[in-house]
Amino acid sequence: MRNPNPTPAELEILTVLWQYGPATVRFVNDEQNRKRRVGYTTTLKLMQIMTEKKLLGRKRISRTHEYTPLVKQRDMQHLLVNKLLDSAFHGSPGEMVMEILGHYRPDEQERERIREYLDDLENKRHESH
Amino acid sequence: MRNPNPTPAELEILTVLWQYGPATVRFVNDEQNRKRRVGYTTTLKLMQIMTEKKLLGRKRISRTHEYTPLVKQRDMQHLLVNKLLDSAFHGSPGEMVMEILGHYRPDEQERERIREYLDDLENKRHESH
DNA sequence: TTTGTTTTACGAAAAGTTTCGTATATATTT
DNA sequence: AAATATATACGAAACTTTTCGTAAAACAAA
Repeated sequence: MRNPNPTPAELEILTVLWQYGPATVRFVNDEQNRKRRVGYTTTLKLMQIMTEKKLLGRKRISRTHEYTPLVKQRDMQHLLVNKLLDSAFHGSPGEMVMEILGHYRPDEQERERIREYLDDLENKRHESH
Repeated sequence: MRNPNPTPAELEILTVLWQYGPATVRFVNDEQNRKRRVGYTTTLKLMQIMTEKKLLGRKRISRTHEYTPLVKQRDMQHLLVNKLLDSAFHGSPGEMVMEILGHYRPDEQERERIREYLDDLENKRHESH
């Protein structure tokens, strides 16, 4: 299987790596501990599992390991949105967008950005992405 | 705790109840089995747990039980979107909307619906929802 | 080289979720 | 009433995810 869904704890680790780039277990663990208490070996174990799952790659740097995400943040976001779409929005992107817009009430500037984006979609209609 | 997150299996049950209204375990289980094989007692157990968690209410109807969702679909959708927003989009609704629009490329009709919705947001700005 | 520090490997405990077997209760049919 | 069918209660097995203890390895300092 190509991109096995990350668990919540795994997603947390991926988020750190997407934000800061390749890093050691120590760095990721320190970063996590800014928000909540997590043992070092906990993070280590997760990252080892993620390496088996091909969510992370690693390379030895002197005595330690440097881990890199093997999945793009964009792709993972898409995958997660997809999952939520199926499980909670009958697969209707429109419904989901309205739900978000309805609650978060973007300001005029952001609304304009979205309008432009919608216009762009017309033009880019036949391009691949 | 007011609205404990439903697990995926629980969400599946809620979805049936939101769609068809109050129903028995039998009905929900039959409905689930249109998509995948699930034992009757499995559905029963889940619905009992959900009742404890106050996700469902129930009332005796002759010899059986009728279950009702105690959370609104809208509220749950919001809660789940929120969770995804935090865990995968740095809490930025705009980013998430663009991600969805970018991938699902709504047709002109749907784009128009969204534009109208954006316009409405201007007018409804000071109403509560 | 002995002592202490940091990292990794391994395995398993702890916690959470899903599934179902079995027993019991309640009603229906013969 | 006895047999059959359907529903609920209970508990635990099976599975997944998260957490960490312990030991070994790699290195640095004394």
